Amino acid sequence: MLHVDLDQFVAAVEVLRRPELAGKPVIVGGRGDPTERAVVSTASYEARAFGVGSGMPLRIAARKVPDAILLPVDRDAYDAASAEVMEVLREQPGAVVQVLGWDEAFVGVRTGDPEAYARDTQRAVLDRTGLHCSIGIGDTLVRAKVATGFGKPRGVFRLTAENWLEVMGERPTLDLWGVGSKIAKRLQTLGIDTVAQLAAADPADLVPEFGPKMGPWYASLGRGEGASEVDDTPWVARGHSRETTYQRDLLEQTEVEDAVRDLVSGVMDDIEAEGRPVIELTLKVRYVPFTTKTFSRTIPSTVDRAVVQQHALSLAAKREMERAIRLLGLRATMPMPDDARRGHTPTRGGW
DNA sequence: TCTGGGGTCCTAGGACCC
DNA sequence: TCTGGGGTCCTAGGACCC
Repeated sequence: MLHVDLDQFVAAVEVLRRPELAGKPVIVGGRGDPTERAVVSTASYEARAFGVGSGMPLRIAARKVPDAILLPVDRDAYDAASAEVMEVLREQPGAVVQVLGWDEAFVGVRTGDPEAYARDTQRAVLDRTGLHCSIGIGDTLVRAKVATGFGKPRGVFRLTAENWLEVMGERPTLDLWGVGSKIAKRLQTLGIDTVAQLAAADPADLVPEFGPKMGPWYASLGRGEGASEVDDTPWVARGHSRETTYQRDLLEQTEVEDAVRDLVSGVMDDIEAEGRPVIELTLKVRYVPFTTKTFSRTIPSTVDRAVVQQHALSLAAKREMERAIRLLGLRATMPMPDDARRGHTPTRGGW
């Protein structure tokens, strides 16, 4: 199968509609205002050369690249560009497409020459959308996904059982898809630093540290194993949420209540569009200094905004009243239809 | 006046029930 | 003055991904 990943997607879409930005350090994030609390969504390769990356506070990014062109996030534009790309992928001969996000998808296909197929796909995407992509080829989803990183930018790379350990073996476990900094550290305490060491680990030995599901999962990640079928079942959201970082910290009770009402109204817009009820609410509170707490409750199934608002306000009443609030988030969970289940890898992410 | 916003899944402990 | 065993639900927290 193939894993297709658009190169610097968000920045590339911006350059497409403003060609004069080509070759310049473009940084997209927040409202494009470096004096606000916001972070970088995507930086062009030219900006990355200055050490700017996604997730970095916009203020710091602007300081690192004085000549940067700062642009606001334009979700609608990226949605449209993404839909176009996915359409091209689905039109490729024999392709089964599993969308992972705005700028990523797995493509399942049977072909004797995957490299040629990948090059054809890259060309088709470029011709139709003006966007460049990198493609990983693999015999499992994990290997294809990891392979893409070696193909960037605009390249193709293949990872299979054959060369997995040769290519990945000496790399840190952090390079694996699904291992972040916390898990990498915990693995180190077990004497596991590299992918080869993780691959050699007995899954049972990881159970005490990571639990019955995740322990064996990490062991198989080390070997690059896991699901090998691309699943194009339409994605069904489990929930919807809204989150706001306030430009000024909230202290007053009335400010907090107004903010919660705003979050409810945003979340309920999505819920109503979905046509499924809310069965659980989670309120996230980020205090100053930086600590985050969540409060959740299951509620009787409802689509009534007023009822949801009541529950949300009462969750908010559980916060520490004397502390200033930097961020509030509200998540509404919906019941899942039985046929929407998709049992494959426990890797988290929008699919 | 560092630290977005939208998602998913796993784990663990207590409550509660039989 | 002893305290099983299994199951589900609820809540909180943690981790990861794009």
